[in-house]
Amino acid sequence: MATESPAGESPSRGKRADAQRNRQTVLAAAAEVFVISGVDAPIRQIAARAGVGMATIYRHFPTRADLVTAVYRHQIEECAEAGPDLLASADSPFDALSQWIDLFVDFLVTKHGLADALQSDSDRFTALHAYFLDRLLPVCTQLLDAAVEAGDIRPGTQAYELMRGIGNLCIGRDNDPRYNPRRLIALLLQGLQRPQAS
Amino acid sequence: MATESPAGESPSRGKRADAQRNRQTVLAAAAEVFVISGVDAPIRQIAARAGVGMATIYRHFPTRADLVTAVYRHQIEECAEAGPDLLASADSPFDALSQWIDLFVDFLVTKHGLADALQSDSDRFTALHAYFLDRLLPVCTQLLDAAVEAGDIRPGTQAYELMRGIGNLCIGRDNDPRYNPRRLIALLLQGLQRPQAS
DNA sequence: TTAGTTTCCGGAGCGATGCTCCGTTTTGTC
DNA sequence: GACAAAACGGAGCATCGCTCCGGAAACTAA
Repeated sequence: MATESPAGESPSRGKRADAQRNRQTVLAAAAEVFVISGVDAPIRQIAARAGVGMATIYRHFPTRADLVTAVYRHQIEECAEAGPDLLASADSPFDALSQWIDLFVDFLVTKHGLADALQSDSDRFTALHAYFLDRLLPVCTQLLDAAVEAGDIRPGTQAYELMRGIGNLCIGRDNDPRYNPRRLIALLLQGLQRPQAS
Repeated sequence: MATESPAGESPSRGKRADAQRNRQTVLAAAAEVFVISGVDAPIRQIAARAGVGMATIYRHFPTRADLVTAVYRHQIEECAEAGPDLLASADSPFDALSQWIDLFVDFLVTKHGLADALQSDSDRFTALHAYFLDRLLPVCTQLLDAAVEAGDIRPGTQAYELMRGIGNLCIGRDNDPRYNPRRLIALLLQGLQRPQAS
C-alpha cells in the first residue's frame, strides 16, 4: 500500500531535472486548459500549450484521471480536511454535513465537466472516481454518522450513495437558470432530516 | 407547427419502397445495438448490423438524437400518456407524481446510457433533450401542480428542475449495489413533501 | 418491356482524437 | 569530454463522426 504517495503526489523526487520541470509545466498548462475546455480537453491541446510532446504527458500521467487528480489534488485535500473542522465548529452535525456538502458542490460546479467525468462510464476516469472515494468517502461517512448519532437525520443512507447522488446532481451544462443543483440538494437534505415521527 | 410529425414519426410515407424498408431495418438494428453498447454506439456498428451504409442512417436520421428518439418514441409516448391516467387513478396527486416518476426512472435506467446522453454537454444530443422536454415536461408540470394544489408538497419547485434532477440521479454505471437512484429520488420526494409547518 | 428520370444507396475519404513506438536529445556521472 | 541512462517529441496507427459523389435501384411513361 502506497501511503505516502496515494495518487502521484510528487513522483518527481529523484527524477531528472528536465522531467521535474516538465511535470510542473504540464500541470500548469492542464489547469489552464481545463478551465477553458473542461477536463475532457484533448491531450494535444494541453501538450501544445505546455510546449511539450504528447508522450511527455502520458509518461508523467499515464491516464487522464492521473492528470486530473494531480491538478485538483490540493482542492480535494482541502475539502477532505474541512470535514473534521466543520464538525467541530458548526452548530450541529447536520449543519456540518450541510456546509461540507456546500464545499463539495462548490468544488464540483466550478470545474468544467468534472462531475460528468466522475460518473462517466468511460474507463478513462475510473481512477479519478477511485481517488475521490478514497479521499472523501471517509470524511462524508464521519459527518453522516455524526448527524445520525445526533438524531438530526434518519439512518439508512450510505455516504457513497449520498456523495454519488450529489455528484450526479451537479452534472450538466452550467449557467442554466432553470437548473440549480443546490436547490435539489437542499431538498434531498430536507428529506434526510427526520420528521419520520410518523 | 408540425403537429402530426413532431420528431420523425413516419417520414417514410410517400418515400420509395427501399427507403421505407431501410428505415425499419435501421431502427431495428439500432434498438439491438443500443441494448448492447448503449446509445453512444458507433454509427458504423449500427450500419454494419443493419447491412447498410452509414450515409443511409444519416439520411434517415440526420442527428444521433433523431435516431434515439425514433427508437424510444413509443415508450416516451407511453410515459407521457400515463401522467393524466395516474392523476385520475391514484389515491392522491402526490401518489400520482410518485408513481409517474417511477415509470420515468424505469424507462431511464433500462436504457443504457440514455440518462447520460440526456445531460451530455455534447451537441449531438441537444435535440434529444429538447424532445424529452417537449413531451414530458407538460405532464410533469401537471402532476406537480396538482400535488401542490392538493397541499401534498411545498410549492416553489419547477418541473424542469425536478425532471433534470431525476435524470441526473439515474446517470452512471448500472448494477452497482451501493448506488440505487430510487432511494435518493425517494429522499428527494420526501423533502418535497411539506412538513414545512415551521 | 424498355428507356428515362428521380430517388436512394454505399463506402471511400477527411478531420479529430487517444494512445504508442522509436529514433533523437538531454542530463547526470566519471 | 565521453558514455550510459533517462526523457523527449512527433510521426503513426486506430477509431469515430460526418460528408461527398459515382453508381444502383425504384418509379414513370410509352
